[in-house]
Amino acid sequence: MTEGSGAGTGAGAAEAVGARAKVGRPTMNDVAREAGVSQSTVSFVLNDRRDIPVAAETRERILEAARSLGYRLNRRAQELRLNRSTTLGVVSYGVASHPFAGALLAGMQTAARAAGHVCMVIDVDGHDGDEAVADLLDRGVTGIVHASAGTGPVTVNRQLGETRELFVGCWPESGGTGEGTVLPDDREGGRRAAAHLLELGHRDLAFLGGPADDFAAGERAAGLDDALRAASADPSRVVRRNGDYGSRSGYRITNELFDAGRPTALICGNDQMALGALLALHERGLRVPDDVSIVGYDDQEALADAIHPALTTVRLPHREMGLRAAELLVKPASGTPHEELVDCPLVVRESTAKPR
Amino acid sequence: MTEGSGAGTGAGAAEAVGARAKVGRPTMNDVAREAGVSQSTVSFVLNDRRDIPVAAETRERILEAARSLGYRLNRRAQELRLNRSTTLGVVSYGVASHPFAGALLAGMQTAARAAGHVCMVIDVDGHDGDEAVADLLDRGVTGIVHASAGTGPVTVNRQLGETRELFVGCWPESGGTGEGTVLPDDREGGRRAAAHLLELGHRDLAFLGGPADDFAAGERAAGLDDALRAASADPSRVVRRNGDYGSRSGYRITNELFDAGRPTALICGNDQMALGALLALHERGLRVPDDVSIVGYDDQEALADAIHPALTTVRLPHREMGLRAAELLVKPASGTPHEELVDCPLVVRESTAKPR
DNA sequence: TTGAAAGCGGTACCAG
DNA sequence: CTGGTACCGCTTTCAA
Repeated sequence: MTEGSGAGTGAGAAEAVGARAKVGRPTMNDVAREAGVSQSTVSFVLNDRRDIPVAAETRERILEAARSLGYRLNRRAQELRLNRSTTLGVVSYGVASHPFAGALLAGMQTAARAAGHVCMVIDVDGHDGDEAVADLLDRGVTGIVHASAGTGPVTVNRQLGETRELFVGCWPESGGTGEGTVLPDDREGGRRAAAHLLELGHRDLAFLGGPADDFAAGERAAGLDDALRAASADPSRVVRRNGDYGSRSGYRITNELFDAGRPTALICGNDQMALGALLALHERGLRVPDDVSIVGYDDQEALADAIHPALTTVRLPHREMGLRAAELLVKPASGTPHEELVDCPLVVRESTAKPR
Repeated sequence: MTEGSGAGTGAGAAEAVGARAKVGRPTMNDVAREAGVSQSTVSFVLNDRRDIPVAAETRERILEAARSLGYRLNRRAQELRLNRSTTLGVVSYGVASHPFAGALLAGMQTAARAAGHVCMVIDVDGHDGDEAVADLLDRGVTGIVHASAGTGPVTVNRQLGETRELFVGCWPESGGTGEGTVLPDDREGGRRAAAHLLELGHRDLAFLGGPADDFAAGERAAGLDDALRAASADPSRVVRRNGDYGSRSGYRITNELFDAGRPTALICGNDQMALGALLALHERGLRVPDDVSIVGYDDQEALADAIHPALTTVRLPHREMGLRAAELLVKPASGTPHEELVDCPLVVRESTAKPR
C-alpha cells in the first residue's frame, strides 16, 4: 500500500510490464502474468500436481500461456530448490583410446536416462581423477562412476566425504571401492573359450595371453586352467606365451609357435591378437579353421564379426556393465558395497572347428 | 532487536547453532557463521574479489573456516544467480556403435574443459534428437553440439528458438545448420590417397568405395577423380566398385576384382574394407605391398597400425573435429554460420610400395 | 572494511 | 481453489 504505486488494477500493471522487451527465457512469473494467475498456481499446473485442485478453466489458461510463451522449465532452479540431482557424473579413464569406451558410455547413458538422469562426463587422460571428481561434486551430481574399458587400477586419491562412487571396468589403486565395482567375469570367459576348444576335441592348445602383469589376462589364464582341470587334461600340453594385446604380438608369437611346433588351436588374449595370429597363419598357407582353430576375446565390434573367417570369441559386455553401474548409482544407496561380475558369453562363429 | 532473541554475543548464537546436527553440504552461511562474519564477506573472499578490500586477518579466518568445514561451492546456485552456464550439451548419434565416437567425445571434452565447461552427453540411438535437445535446454546448457562419427544427415526437427547449435560429423536433414558444421575434408583426403598411389607409379587402380549413397564415399570418389585429372590419367583405367564399409565387402569385392583382372593397387573406402581386401589377397597368395598396394581410410586405431603389414591410410581427425566444435560453442557466437573442413592427413605405412 | 538485503527461478506451505 | 510468502545457495549493490 505504498503511495505512488498507482496500483490501479492488476491488469494495468501487467500491461505496463508486457510492454517492456522480453530478455532471456520466459519464467513461471511470465506465464503467471500472461495467464493472470499467481506464480504458485502455474507451478502446480505445470507439475501436474493433481492433489492441488485447480479449476479446469484456469489450468487451460495457464497451459495455453506457457505454450504461447514457449515456456521451458529451468532445471537448475528446480534442483536448487528441491536439493536433488538428476545428473550422473562419470569420470572416464580414456574414452578416446579404447574402442569399447563408447559401449560403456552408451550403457551408462541408457540406464541414467531411463531414470531421468543425464551423464556429465569428464575424461581424465592419464592424470588422476581428483580434480574431475571435485568439479563434478560442485555441480551436484547424484554420484560418480569411474569408468575404464581397461579392467585395471585407476588413480584417485582424495576420496571425498559422502560421495557416492562406483567403479566400472576398474578399481581404485588406493583401495576403498565406494559403493562397489562392476567388472567382467574374465575367469569364466577364459574357461569358456578353452572348454569350447576342448569339447571340439582339440588337445594341442596354445595360449597367446595378454601382458603377464595384466589383471584380465591373469583371470583368463586362470579360466584356462579351470577348463583343463575340468577336462582332466594335462596342463603341460598347452604352450603359453604372453603378448601385449596388440595385433603384431599375435602375429609374432604365432610365427614363433609354428616355427617350433604345430598346435591345432590358438586361444588369444583378445581379438587383436587373434587377428595377428590369423594374418600369420594365412601367410604360412595354413587355413582357419580347417588347419587351425582360433578363439579371440572381446568381441570387438567391427573386427570379430567382420574378418574372414568371422572370429569365435568371448564377448566383453561393456554395454551391460555400463548399464549396471548407472542403475546402481541412480537408485538409493544399498549400504553395502556391491561387487558385481558381469557374464562374458562365448560367441561361436567361424574360426573354430574340430581338429582334423 | 526482537525480544527473546537473547542476543548476547554473536559467538553465543553461533555455538547454539553449531550444536544442531549438520545435514547436507556446508554452505557459505555455515562458513560465515563459523568465521563470525557475514555471508557476503565469505563470498568476496572465496571468489578472491580483490576489488573488495577485506582485512587480511578476516580473510584468513574465512579461508580456515571453509577448509575445516570442507566447504564446496554449489555451482547450481551460482549459475542460477549469474544466469550463465558452464555446461556444453552434446547429443550423440551413436556413441556406442562407432569406434570413433570416443575420439570425437574426447576432443569436445578437452576443449570444453579448457574453457571451464563440462559436457553433458545424451546418446539418441536411432530416434530423433528433439527430446534430448529439449532436456539439455532445460538444464541450461551453453549450446548443443550434435555429434556423429558417421558424416551423414541427422534428424532434428524442432530447432528451438535461440539455441546455439552446431553439427560435427553430421548435418541436420531438415536444413539450417545453426552456428555451423565441422566436417572432415574427405574430398582432399580421397585425393591424397589416390595421388600417393599415382606418384608411386601405379596405373592399374581399383576403387573399393563405400555405399553409393554415402556422402563421405562420394567425396572420396570425387577426390580420386581430382587426383586422376591432376595426373592426366585416364579415368576409365580405374575400376570402381561400391561396398558397405564392412570388412566382408572388401573381401568379396577383392576376390571378384582379381577373378577378373589384376590391379596393382587398391583404394579402399575405409580401413575395414582394406582389411577384408588384405585377407582376400593373403588367401590368394598375393603379398602386400610386394604384389598389390592397399590404402585405407579412417586410420582406425587398433586396426590400421596393428595389422601386418601396417596400413597406409588417410586419417579421419575425429579428435580435432571434436575440439574445434566445442571451441566454437564455448566462445561467444560469431553471428555467421561457420562451415569448417578439417584436414585429413595421409599416413604412409607399410601397405603401399612402387609397383613391380 | 563489513553486513543487510534483494533477487536468480523455482517449490511448497498456509491462509483465505 | 488461489495467492502470498519463505526459502534453496549464491552474487552484488548499497549503507553503515
